[in-house]
Amino acid sequence: MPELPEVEVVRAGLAPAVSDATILGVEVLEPRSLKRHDPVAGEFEALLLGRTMRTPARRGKFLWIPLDGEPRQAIVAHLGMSGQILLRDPGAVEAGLLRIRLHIETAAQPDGSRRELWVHFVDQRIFGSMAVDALVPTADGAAAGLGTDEALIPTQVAHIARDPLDPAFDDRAFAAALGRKNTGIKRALLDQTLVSGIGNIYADEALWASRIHYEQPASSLSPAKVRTLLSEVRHVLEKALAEGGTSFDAQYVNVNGNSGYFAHSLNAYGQEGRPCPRCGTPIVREKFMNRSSHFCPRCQRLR
DNA sequence: CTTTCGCCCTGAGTGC
DNA sequence: TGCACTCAGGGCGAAA
Repeated sequence: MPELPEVEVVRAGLAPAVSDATILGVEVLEPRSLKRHDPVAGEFEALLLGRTMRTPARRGKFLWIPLDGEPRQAIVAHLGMSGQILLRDPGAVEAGLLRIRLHIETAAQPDGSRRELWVHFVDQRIFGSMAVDALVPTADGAAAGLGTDEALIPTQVAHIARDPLDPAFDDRAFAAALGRKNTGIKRALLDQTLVSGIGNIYADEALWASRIHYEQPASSLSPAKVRTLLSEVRHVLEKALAEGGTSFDAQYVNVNGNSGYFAHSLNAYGQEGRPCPRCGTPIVREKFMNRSSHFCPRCQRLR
């Protein structure tokens, strides 16, 4: 469930279930899903048993759940290309490729009762991962991401730039950094150390909306064009989020296994051969970084 | 240093 | 049916 809107749908869905919930059990069914867990701090399962979780936070496509206690640590989750986090009733049979299960007891509900739940990390391709990681101060001293007031970020997320929906995102610094980049604008948009949260779908959509060719040199964009681009990036991310994210199939779902609706709103991504909604010219797909770029050859010309 | 490339994986779909 | 091949929303480390 890759890009920012899809990860945010997961974070928001997870929040009411895991905030102040206690971890009763941990089952790792696929050790490769822990490839980003450093066992020097302790085994994944042992570090989590009995711990209480706080409100989940997110920066870009990285999600973490801070844990109570010292030293300050968090469960870090990245969904990779095919990861899902699902909330299930205990005993439920998981249809997908279950890699990790957390057995939790929620905080007291309004009626005073606690509820047991299974949190399933499902991931077909195992590009995603979970880990327990140390929390360290943010470089700029601001809150680390959406969902947290603390200026503490997992070490493995520290090198990731803020995302464009983060109030602490610095538009001018981003524009200046683009000016120093010796690469195409789409590569720059996909570089998570420059700006995070954007992936192949929303890069294509934002470039289409901004009428910019994906290979346009990043440093050639005028300050006004960069402002337009950032505005369109935010617009497409917010619209996708409001629609529950983009899904073409059952692979990209919220914590209840349901799909979002943004696929109906795509103008360029996946639209090869279909008319550009602006000018009617057929959308073109070209190979790019072992993936694809979709664009309108008339509206988005190299200049 | 910066930038690009190949690889980490599984499964669905297509064409022969 | 079977096989070869393509494709998929990401990120990292090695190579250039």
